[in-house]
Amino acid sequence: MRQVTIYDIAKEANVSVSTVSRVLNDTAPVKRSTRAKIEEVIQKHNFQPNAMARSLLTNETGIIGVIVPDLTNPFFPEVFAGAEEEAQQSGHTFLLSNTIGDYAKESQYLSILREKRVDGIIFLGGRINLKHCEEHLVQELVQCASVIPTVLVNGALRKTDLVRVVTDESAGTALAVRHLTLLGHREIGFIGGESHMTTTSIKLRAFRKTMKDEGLDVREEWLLPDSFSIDSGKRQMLKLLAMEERPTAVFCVNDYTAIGAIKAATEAGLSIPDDMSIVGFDDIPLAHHFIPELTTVSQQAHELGRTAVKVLKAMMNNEKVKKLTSLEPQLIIRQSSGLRS
Amino acid sequence: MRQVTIYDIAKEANVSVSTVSRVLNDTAPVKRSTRAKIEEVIQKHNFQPNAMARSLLTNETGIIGVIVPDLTNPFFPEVFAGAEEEAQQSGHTFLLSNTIGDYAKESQYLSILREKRVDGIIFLGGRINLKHCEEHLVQELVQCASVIPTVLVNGALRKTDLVRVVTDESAGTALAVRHLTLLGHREIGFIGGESHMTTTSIKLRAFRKTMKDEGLDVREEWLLPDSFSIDSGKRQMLKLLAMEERPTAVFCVNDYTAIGAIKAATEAGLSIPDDMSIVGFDDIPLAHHFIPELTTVSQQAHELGRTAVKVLKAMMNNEKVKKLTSLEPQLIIRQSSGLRS
DNA sequence: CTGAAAGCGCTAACAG
DNA sequence: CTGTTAGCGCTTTCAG
Repeated sequence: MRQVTIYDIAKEANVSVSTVSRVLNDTAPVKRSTRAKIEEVIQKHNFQPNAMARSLLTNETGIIGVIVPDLTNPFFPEVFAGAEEEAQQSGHTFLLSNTIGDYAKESQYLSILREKRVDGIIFLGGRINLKHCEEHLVQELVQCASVIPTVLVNGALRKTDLVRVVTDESAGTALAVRHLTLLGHREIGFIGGESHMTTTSIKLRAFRKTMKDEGLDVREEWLLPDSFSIDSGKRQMLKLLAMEERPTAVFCVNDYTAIGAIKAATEAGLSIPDDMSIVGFDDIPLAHHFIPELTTVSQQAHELGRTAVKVLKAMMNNEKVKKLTSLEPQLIIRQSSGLRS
Repeated sequence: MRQVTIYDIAKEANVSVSTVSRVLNDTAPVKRSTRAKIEEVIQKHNFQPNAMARSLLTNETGIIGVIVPDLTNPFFPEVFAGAEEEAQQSGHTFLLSNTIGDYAKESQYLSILREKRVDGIIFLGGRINLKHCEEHLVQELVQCASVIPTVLVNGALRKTDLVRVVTDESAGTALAVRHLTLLGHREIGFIGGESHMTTTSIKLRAFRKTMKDEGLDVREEWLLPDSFSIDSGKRQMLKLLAMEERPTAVFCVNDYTAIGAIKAATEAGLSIPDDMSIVGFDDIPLAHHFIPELTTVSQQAHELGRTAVKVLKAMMNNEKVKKLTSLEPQLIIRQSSGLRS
């Protein structure tokens, strides 16, 4: 059944469509009685103007496209919630897609976003976390960003100057490592993260640097990247436990791997933090509900989302924005780290 | 800067817009050479047809609106992922919003979805989980569903016959309780859930019935609804622990409350499951990573999402669909439940 | 204050 | 095979 249009309303109210449009958008004065009549008819038919027809004229859709790698990782819903909060005021809505690290899917979705003429794009994960991103993937995104305001969250694209909003993962790592050394740890391992991704290499570099600054040696065999899953945390902890010598503390690239590491260690009969200190990264909601509660570095996911939208809105208004907005991470000390025994 | 349109392409390729449209949609034969020329120009300008203009004609947007209460609860991302999987084939995309139990926000969002002429709506949580939903909220959704194919997931609206896809929570509860009785438990408590929500009352009713069927008494003081958060699980477990007599096993309305309950019990010095068995509901990804791993009832969130979209697509094609599709929950036995000591 | 008319970018008959 | 043309539902001058 055909939906009712502004013409139907106009006819029934005995006015022209322009007048209806005027009361709809409150864009010019309309006589009290006329307006009342029109509003009545609108009410009666429960008329909702067709946003697409309008967008065709205004070139605004009120939609922000969001690309996330995996909503199933609690970090992302948190970012999304922050973004939503900020977008609420301006009435923007989100077109969302999980890309699960599938670059083809990213491309496909990017293309959909362009077709739909979204007002802006927020890009997380995937190609913007790659140490070496293929040129055509780079170009595609650059192309896209030249037409639609785009902000990259916690990532970057080499040799481009796309607008970014990030948390300083380097500083966060330093915070975590220094926390451990302060507790007396001198043998510290590193678990998780895919080595071809920047999140991992940034943390690894910061890890090395901080260790050096603290006058500690980095043991290469204790550097165990893998992936970002709970299972990878388990796997690498098991590897660690099987070694002759093992560290007294471990820094994990995210909370999931930290949880996996704790799990494996606990199952192996260790007590955390008495036998080993473990610190994570992200501060997902669960971190403070896990047993033991996780010492971790907060990325301020919520704030990250808010900020991304804030910056995006500025871009949509053609305001000048900083190429890089950096949020300070925070160390959250809980139960999974303790004095070196 | 103005985006390039089909006219620009037509002019540059020395053809009419209809021909361009034809190659765009492959809707009629076009001479090889002409097609080649047009495709070249399209490539050159990186032209993407404006989806809104098209939608205006076709009355299809390729968008499905999704209303969820809270993506931060891992159950929902899982449903969403399932939905996405199913939607991928048909090229549908999701407009997503968290409503965090705010009915006004639901209304506002519903209205946006209508304006945007989404092809379908998937509604989770909020008003459709209310035992007593205000009439105007009911009507609003019914109204909406009469214009846009809509499916309610894990919920219902009294006195209406909106299409629903649910997991049989009643059966799931019975599964869990019977599992406990099989382990020898005779004193069983019930924790969590807001009592004005149907998810809670359905489970509570099934709990009572199963207990009765098993010939066991329900102790009213051990029935402790509250909310769905980890904290509420903690809170109610604490209450339970403070009692003179306490149950040997507890059924929790979801995994979050179960985790909270375990946490509180563990901190109070109990060992789970040796001192008390605890079973959850949902089987969130974390359930099998928690320590101890959670015995729970799987709602098959992923499948739920898939099915919802499948049904929705059928509706969009004007096929006849069942008013109610019910998925069977599954008992997942892990470590948090054990023989009565 | 109100109406007529043009046009946003595209598709789909209808003619050639 | 290809071009012309009439809308889709709305906003926005431009005249009254």
